[in-house]
Amino acid sequence: MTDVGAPRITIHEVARRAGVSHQTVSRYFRRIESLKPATRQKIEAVVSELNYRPNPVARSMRTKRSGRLATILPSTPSLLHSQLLGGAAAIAQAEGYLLEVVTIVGDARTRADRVLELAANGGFEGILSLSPLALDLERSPVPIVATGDYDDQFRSQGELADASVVRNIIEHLVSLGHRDFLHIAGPQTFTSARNRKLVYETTIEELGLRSYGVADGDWSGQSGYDAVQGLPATCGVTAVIAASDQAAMGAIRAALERGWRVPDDISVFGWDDYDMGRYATPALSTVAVDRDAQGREAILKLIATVRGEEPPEPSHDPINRIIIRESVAPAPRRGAQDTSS
Amino acid sequence: MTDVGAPRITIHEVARRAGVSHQTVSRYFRRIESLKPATRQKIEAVVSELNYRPNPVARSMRTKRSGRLATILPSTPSLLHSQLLGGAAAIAQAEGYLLEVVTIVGDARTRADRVLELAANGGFEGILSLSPLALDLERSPVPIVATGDYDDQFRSQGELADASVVRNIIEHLVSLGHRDFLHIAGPQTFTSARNRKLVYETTIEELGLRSYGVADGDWSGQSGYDAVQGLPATCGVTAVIAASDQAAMGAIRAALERGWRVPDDISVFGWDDYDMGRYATPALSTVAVDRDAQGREAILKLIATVRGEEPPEPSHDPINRIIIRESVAPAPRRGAQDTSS
DNA sequence: CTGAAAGCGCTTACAG
DNA sequence: CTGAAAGCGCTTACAG
Repeated sequence: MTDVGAPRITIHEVARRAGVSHQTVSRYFRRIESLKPATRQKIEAVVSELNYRPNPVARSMRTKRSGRLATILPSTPSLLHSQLLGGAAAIAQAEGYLLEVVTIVGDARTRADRVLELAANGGFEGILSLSPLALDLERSPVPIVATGDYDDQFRSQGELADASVVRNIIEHLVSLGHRDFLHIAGPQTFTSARNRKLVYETTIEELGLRSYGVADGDWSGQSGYDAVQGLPATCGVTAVIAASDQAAMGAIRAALERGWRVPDDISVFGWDDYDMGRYATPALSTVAVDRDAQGREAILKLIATVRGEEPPEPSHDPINRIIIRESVAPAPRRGAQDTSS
Repeated sequence: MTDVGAPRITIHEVARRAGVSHQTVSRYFRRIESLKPATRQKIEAVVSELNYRPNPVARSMRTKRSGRLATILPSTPSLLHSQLLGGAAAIAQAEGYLLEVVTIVGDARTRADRVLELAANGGFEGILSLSPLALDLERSPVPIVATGDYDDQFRSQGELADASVVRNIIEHLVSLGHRDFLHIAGPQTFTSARNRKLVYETTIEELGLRSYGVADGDWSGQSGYDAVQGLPATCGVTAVIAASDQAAMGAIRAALERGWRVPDDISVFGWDDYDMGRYATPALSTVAVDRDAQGREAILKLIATVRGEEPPEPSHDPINRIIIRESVAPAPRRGAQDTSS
């Protein structure tokens, strides 16, 4: 089982058996059209008999192309990262690249240094970061694409951090009579979290609504719980928009413990459409995000850049879909009264 | 930014500038002790000035060691896989290996073929599979370690599929007066799921308890929901042990919809300690699993095999920890009456 | 359309 | 302790 040293078949051996030169075998594997059918067949027979495949290391040595891309994973990956990775890995494979996973620990500065080190000496043709990166990408010798990145250079990657659906959520809640809102934000190192907060604040202002404010959160249930626990009893908030399903669950828990009924007294929205939210009581209203598609688009963009091609037009299929469940209902009369004051 | 063709510094250039031969520079990087301090310093100065690192492709070409391990990820990865991967990637990195992620789609047969193909020609020194594999590992030219594997060859990897805690859960429930159980199993392609079911059935029998049976599940909330929806009203079950938190949430949902109070009428256990379960109402009793440690142990085993060393003794730290929350309570009198009959 | 030569950037014996 | 030679398995011009 560990007989790694089994004599490797070389291109010369294949060439010898097929009665051609080793360059011709090389052409066969590079799918060069000009091969004579007869030659091609002879090679094909030997290749399938020996189950020979060219050594990718030797090829990469010669071509200076490694065919390898790196994915930077945070040290404590979440479901989100799995799903992004699943989409990205499938595309990478289909496009003939191998995706290598690298976890990076340490503070933002250390992580940035390590990524640059990888970019310079890792033998990768490109890097896809699934976590925020505090890095001037111009300094990298190979292309880097980051999702949820630290600074704003990827804000144009609208589909990766699309927060416009926050406005739709607020509008829906307004149609149910809500006027007093609270946002439980995600960590502001994530573009997606920053964008949701931004859209929340903008929409509140544009529609002339009241916001009790934005609670700092970190996606976790605890942060949602703390945010609602910390609300003054008289704040009048009737609708909470959390940046994650976990935070929403925490918020609901805190509300119930304070004797506030959900959704009768207060409506709560989550984000991510985790399986458990659908079966919770009350069932969680949320935003379904096509992470797989996000991962695919991110890696397609990276591969295009690596190849020096124009990045593909991002798909205009909606990546976010609002799902209304039991945790959302018309605003209570109290809320309506506040509005009339 | 895409200037990949920047002239690469070679070992010869470093050697020239340091006034030594390129072999000596090679020795420097292979940390060969015998270098004279003066020589070492000269090299060090040039290396840090040029920020030179040996080309790993060339090294691997020569040594026939790629330093690369593959991880097989299912096409729809879950949080579990993220966490396993996080643990595995950290260790791989620390041990000097790169972990490459490969997703494999198709039926069990296709996947097995593809893994063998990777093992033979992927240039990997070993393979870690995070999903079941229907494969005779003896046929692989490089070591393969699989978690949750298809057949029984990894049952000895107790720590990866440790189900003994199922017995502890049942004993706890018995101490609360429960006698009538239901198990909502995970997909039986997973060793972990099969083991939990096995321990469940064995314990029920050994302790002389009653089991309404084992419901087939697939980890999902829906499968838990269906299992409890399908229970006859008179089945007498007072305790449900689900193979996942999602299934447990589904089970609770179904129970509530049938007018059964949780935990007053029926107690429910989940598995995985998802963040959301802690904030659900009732808060979910569950099993916290150290997936990170599982990932670490799996990759350590793989690396040891690759190196031809003895696999490390699996840690005896408990990987599973039972967490009792609101979804579990003493059996209702009905249950107690049944017992006395 | 196919073959002989050179070389990618290292490491591994082998001398000295 | 350090240097000259050979070679890992391919691909890339260059001939023919």
